[in-house]
Amino acid sequence: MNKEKQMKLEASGWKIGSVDEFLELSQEETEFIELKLSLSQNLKERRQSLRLTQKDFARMIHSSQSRVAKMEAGDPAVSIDLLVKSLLALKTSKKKVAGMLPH
Amino acid sequence: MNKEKQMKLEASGWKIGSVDEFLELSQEETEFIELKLSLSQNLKERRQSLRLTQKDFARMIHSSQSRVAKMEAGDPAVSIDLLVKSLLALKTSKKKVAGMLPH
DNA sequence: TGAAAAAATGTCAATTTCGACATATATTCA
DNA sequence: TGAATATATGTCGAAATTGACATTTTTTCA
Repeated sequence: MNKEKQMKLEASGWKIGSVDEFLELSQEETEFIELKLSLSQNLKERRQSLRLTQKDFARMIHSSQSRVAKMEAGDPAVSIDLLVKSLLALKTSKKKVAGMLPH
Repeated sequence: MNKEKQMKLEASGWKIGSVDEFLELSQEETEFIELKLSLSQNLKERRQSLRLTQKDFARMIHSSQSRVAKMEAGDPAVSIDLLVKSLLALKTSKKKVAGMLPH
């Protein structure tokens, strides 16, 4: 794990007070966070490529603009379930989604 | 979607009162459920192949035997987050556990 | 067989995640 | 530029998910 990745995670709100604390993240915790960020980024790219605003997309999935923003920001208080449901709503293929999950 | 798959979903507790109701599941809802069942089955296979009891595995992931049973049963009230965390936990410690086993 | 171990099922209070709303900040473009 | 549009951030009560526990059912195997 390099410095860049660390900054990225910290910037997304994952409670990381210091480098020491950060280094205490177990491998599976790190993998879990990275998986969520991967889903977040994929979602944002897909929504943007479809020229949808967060507001319009929120309507599509019966949610709110603020929650979409949090999804795309990789907010820790957003579940994988919601991210996956959102990706499926954008007709992301099952195969693609599966590829983002652990094998 | 064939009859067999339908029975499988119904047996797992997904609220499906009638065929009509079942057929109203949107494609993304169906895909979401199937994805979760896939993770469930994968988890059960992995745990069993490692010769772990639900109780022992529950300890590994700081959860309970009953929750593990529900995960593996594809219970709707289990999140993908928990399933993924569990899968990651197994992968991480696979070598260690395997080393404790005969041959 | 039958007793012990494993797994399944039901319930519950605590915690987490939810949509919604208010509002601040950023981006777009005439 | 500046106003309109889009996105980000903080908070809240409601709803969903959690680990734990009790109990029942199933499986294992001597």
